[in-house]
Parts: sequence; structure tokens; C-alpha cells
Amino acid sequence: MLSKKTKYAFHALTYLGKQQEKTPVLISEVAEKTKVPKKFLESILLDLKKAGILTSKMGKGGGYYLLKDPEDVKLADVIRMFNGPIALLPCVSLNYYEPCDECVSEETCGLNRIMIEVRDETLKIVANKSLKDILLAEK
Amino acid sequence: MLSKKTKYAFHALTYLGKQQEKTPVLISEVAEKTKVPKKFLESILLDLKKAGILTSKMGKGGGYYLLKDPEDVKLADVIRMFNGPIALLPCVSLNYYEPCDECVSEETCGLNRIMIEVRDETLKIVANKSLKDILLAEK
DNA sequence: ATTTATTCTACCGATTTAATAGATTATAGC
DNA sequence: GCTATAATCTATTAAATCGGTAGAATAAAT
Repeated sequence: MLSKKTKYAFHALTYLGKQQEKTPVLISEVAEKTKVPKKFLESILLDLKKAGILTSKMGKGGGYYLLKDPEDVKLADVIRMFNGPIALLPCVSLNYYEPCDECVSEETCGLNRIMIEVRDETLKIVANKSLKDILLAEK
Repeated sequence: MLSKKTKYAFHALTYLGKQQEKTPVLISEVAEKTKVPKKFLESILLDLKKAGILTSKMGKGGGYYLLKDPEDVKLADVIRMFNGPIALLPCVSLNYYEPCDECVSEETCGLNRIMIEVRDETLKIVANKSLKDILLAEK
């Protein structure tokens, strides 16, 4: 399951994505409207900024706003950033690969093969769908 | 990601499934061969017994052995039992459904729709593949 | 009765997740 | 340059989950 942090990130992105003007929105406004604890949201927005998805302005009139085109914010990016691997086993993860310490060999591991299938089918969706798709569905 | 407990369950099932005779196998043997901590394995095997997948005999000559046909032990059953929901959000889970407390409405939630897709694609695989498939792949 | 092996009850430590508090730094406007 | 504003940084805490352990109780075979 996705962590709360991941869901919060999606909610915040959706809220900012819905904004007409690309003018800064206060953290506290995002927090209120998305019902995400403000202090927790702060760190999430900061991570999204570091990832180049959002940007911000400090001081009066400041706040956060979307930097990337919603189409370029793939669900997979957000999930990986806040939730970790998309694969169900470390030994089939593309971005967080680790061998399974219990497994003798990946070639002969029956679970491995199937989990590669699951990973690929999941990726087909989350690596192609983007914030844009979420926004369209919400309209 | 799947928890260690879930992986351990698969390893134990695979080991028991490979057995020719349906004769009881000691917990300690399974523990040794699959490299799963014995005490931890105990509770896993017990759960699998309660689910009707394995059965056991107590006392001398006792141990665990497969009860169900490997074809009838779907990956989804094992994952749900030890790892919880297969869906990535509680609001799209078939077996563990819960409304998202932050969400206003599931109809208008853009994430909801996409996560239903992911769930269905994942289920297509794990609800159809079984222990039998793992055993065939390991041969 | 003794040995063997599962079953049951309870607990523990480490890690992760979720959230909070307070000080600091950057910016706008007067 | 002062003040108000708002993001940023550092640190701590509370709660939940995960992985694992210990020991007593129960059941069965010989």
C-alpha cells in the first residue's frame, strides 16, 4: 500500500495543478484544502521542489507552485520518491535492485519470474500516467 | 514490497511442494533448508494451516505437509494473508476496502481510477498464478 | 511414561512512519 | 533599514509495524 506521505504528495500536487495561474500558493492553504498536517506537508513540498517538480518563493507573496508540466510528472516518479520501489521484491526492482539474501539463484527462483511480470504490468501504467491524467479525471 | 514473512511463506510452501511423498516434514528441516528462522517459521506454517493450505501432525513422526493442490494455492491468497491488501490504496481494495479519510469523493478522485487499473492488472497475474507455477519454474 | 514435535501465549528490540516544535533565512513593501 | 511574511532547516517525539525470541502447554507415537 502507498504510505500516507505518498498520498499526501499526490493530493498536494493535484491541488497545485488545479491552480489556473502559476502564482505561489501558501503551504498553509495547501495544508488546509488537502487536509494534510501542515508541518508534514512542508517536508513533502520541499522534496518535490528538490526533485524539480515544484518550485517556491520565500517571503511575502511567496509559496509553492508547479514547475514541471503536469504531463511530465509521472506517477512512478512520485511513488518512487515517497514510497520506494514499485516492484514487490528487491531482486526485481529496476531502481532499487538488491539480491535476495535467502535466494540461491534468481534464474531458478520461481517467484522472481512472476514478480517481474507484476512489475512490468504495474510500470506500464504508473510510468505512463501522469499528474495530467489525475487532473483530467478530477475535472 | 513484500514483507519477509510473505517471502518466507513462499519459500516454505515451495519447499513443501517439492516433496514427492505427502509425508510430514519437520519445521526444523524446513527452517534449515529455506534459511527461515525456526520460531518465526512456526507462526507462518500455523497460519498456512489455519488457512487450509497445509496440515500437520503432532508428536513423533509429525510435521507439516501440503494439503491443497498446488494449483489451488494462488499467489494472491498468500500475499493477502501475510502482506495484506494487493491494492495500493485502501479505497480500491477488494478484500480490505476502507474509504480514504482525506478524499472528498471516490468518483471525483483521479488517483482512485488509476489505482483500480493497477489493482486489476496485478490481480490478473497473482490471482491466476499458483504455487504450481512456482514449482514448474524452479524445476 | 517418555520422547518428539506442534501449538499457544507473551514479549522484545529495531526500524519506519507520521507528526510536531522551534529557530533560521530569504523576500517584499513601507 | 525595519517589519511582516513565509519558506527552510534541525531536532525531537509518538505510534505503529516488522522481525524475531522464549518458554510453557498440548498432542501423538512407541
